Amino acid sequence: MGRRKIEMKLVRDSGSRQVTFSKRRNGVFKKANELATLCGAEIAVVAFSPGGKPFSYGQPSVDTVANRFLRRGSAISNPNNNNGGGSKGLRANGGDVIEKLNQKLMNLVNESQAEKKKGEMLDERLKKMNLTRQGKLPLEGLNRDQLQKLKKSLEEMKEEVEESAKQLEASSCLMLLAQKAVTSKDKENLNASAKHI
Amino acid sequence: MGRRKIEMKLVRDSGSRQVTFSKRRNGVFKKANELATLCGAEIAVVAFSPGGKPFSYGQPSVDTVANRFLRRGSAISNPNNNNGGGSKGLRANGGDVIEKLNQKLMNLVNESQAEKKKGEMLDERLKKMNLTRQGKLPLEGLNRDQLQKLKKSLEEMKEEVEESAKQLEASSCLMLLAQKAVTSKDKENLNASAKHI
DNA sequence: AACTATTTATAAGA
DNA sequence: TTCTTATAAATAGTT
Repeated sequence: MGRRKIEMKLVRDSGSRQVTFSKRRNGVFKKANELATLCGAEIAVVAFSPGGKPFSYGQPSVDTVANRFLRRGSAISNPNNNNGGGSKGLRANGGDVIEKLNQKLMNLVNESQAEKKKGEMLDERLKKMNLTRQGKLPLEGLNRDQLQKLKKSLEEMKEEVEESAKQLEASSCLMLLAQKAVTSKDKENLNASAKHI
Repeated sequence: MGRRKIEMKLVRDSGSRQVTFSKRRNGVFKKANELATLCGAEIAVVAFSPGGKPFSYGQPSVDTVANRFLRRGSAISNPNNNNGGGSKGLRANGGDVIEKLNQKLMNLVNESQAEKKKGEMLDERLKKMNLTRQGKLPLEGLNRDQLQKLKKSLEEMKEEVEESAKQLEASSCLMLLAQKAVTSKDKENLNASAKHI
């Protein structure tokens, strides 16, 4: 952007890099502020400069965004559960350390218990999983590890499908060429559909 | 910006507000990514949509940045903008209470470990469901149309998995951010247990 | 989701 | 660091 377009890679010169960081840090903070203002969203940004100094922006504050999780954290792991959006009037006071810890502990306990229940119900949900399924996947009961494995698995399966599609395309093309009797429009259609596989 | 300049205040229409949030959230995340790429900086962004759903971006990860930020200090007494360098150490007191909390934590850690084992057993079950499978998929009998549908299905599933993973990440990030103002030993314990949940 | 007229961000220079 | 300005990028309104 600006006078010249620049390559999106590490800026070589250390001085320029620091300048770029300063300018763009302000840009990110401004964008974050606009997002919060326009949408009534809560947002926190934390960045470390190349020199290792921390900078942060938070609306209403980094601390408040964190506290929101303490109070309503269960709504996060259960997206279905979230009632009205953008609730304001959160207590924005960082004073009572012990109180915070206790709230956090209660939350951990709740999460842990929820996890147990989810585990018990997972069997039923697994049964709903099909390759050609309807509706949403029953992902609510899975932890980070499981999600990661599932994602990897899906990527592998997709690759296999793509490979299969390529081979299919190759055979079709060869067949068509051998027949020497295809309109150009048909070819285009074949190419178009093959690309989507 | 764009077709018209808009007033920098809450967007009235709830639908437009959600659209604006989506667009600008992507904008902020992109800017954050560019800042990290160009400057070798570490950055984390966490935002709640008007609907209350968490979204996050982190380089190298939200957790990494949050931990680094927390180790260096607290922004509790700096409501909005916390400019570089400052490190304020808040201290928890009342050793008796801390001791009790620590015991609770140990219980939680044990519980979490049990849950983790359970999770590993669930992984086994997932394997049996062929979601984390070995060997090839039986694609030989499928035609182009079937392959296309299968691929679309896989892409949808992958997106759902990714979304779920993002929300999980946002959750743990906020948990970590919430740990300000706790002694470092407590922090370590909390981190350990939070990771398992 | 895609388009495009405008506004905004910003790279380079001072 | 701050200002300027030519240009790149983001996005509001529209479809």
